[in-house]
Amino acid sequence: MPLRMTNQREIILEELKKTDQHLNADELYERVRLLVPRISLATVYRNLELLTELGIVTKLEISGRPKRYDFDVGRHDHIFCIECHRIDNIEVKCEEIAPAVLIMKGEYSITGYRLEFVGICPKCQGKRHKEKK
Amino acid sequence: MPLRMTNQREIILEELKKTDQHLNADELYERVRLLVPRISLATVYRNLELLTELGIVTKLEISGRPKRYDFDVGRHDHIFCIECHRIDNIEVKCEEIAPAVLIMKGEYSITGYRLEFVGICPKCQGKRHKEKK
DNA sequence: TTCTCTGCAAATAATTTGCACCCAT
DNA sequence: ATGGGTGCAAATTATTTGCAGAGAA
Repeated sequence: MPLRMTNQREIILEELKKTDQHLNADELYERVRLLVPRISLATVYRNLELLTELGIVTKLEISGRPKRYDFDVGRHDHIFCIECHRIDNIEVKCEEIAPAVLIMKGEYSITGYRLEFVGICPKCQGKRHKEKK
Repeated sequence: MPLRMTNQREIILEELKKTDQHLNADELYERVRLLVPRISLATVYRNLELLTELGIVTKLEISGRPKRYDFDVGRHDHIFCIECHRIDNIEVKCEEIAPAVLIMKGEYSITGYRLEFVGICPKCQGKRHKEKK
């Protein structure tokens, strides 16, 4: 009898849906805690993992940093600001990437790809100017 | 007076150069230990970090897994086998990716990108067949 | 000699897990 | 009532750091 909709699970989903940011487990925990004070971080982790497996949310693994979660499960890629660490969604068409695969050596059968851009977001570009770095 | 070429640093570099695999700190530690038995894992970590900063090796951060290091510092991307976790280098031409950036919303200034393919390597494709999975 | 580097142990950070109780179905 | 879910604490995994001594330059 799988998947019970518990109060904590519902709130976790709601809070993730509510924001346009890509929260990590701890940030989400802090938000959910305001509504369910006795919830534990482990529950947040377990639910995010489960919801990811079920394809209800997307796990976003920016290398070397805590995993982040996205309510948007559609195929899309990300861009990461090296200054403030914010992450935004970007759209990259599959057809744009496909030809690149052809250059690949070996006979891998491709099941997916992850394209991550790194850059400086508009807000941080402004700051840089001001600071005269 | 920067960068002393210590015995441990030299061996670490040599062992990394010697292999075509992308070793993580621990795997490299095990190999180096055969030659420098008293070396500590912390030394391996510190050297890999330093060598990365100096641009002598490349750090490869496949999300959610221990960092791996590559003696090849040239611009290249990777493909990761979801079965056996091996990683191979691939070549993707910048020009193939560039157009994709144009679709990006927002005004980020791009400083780099990471393209990771995920798939099943030739060896594992064979295994899958045999196992009749 | 002078500092960087090292080994060791302890600390951190992110995440996972064991266990007994709880509660959605 | 049943078995999936939870809170809590402890365990794990990957990595970093403080410190005193070692050894390249």
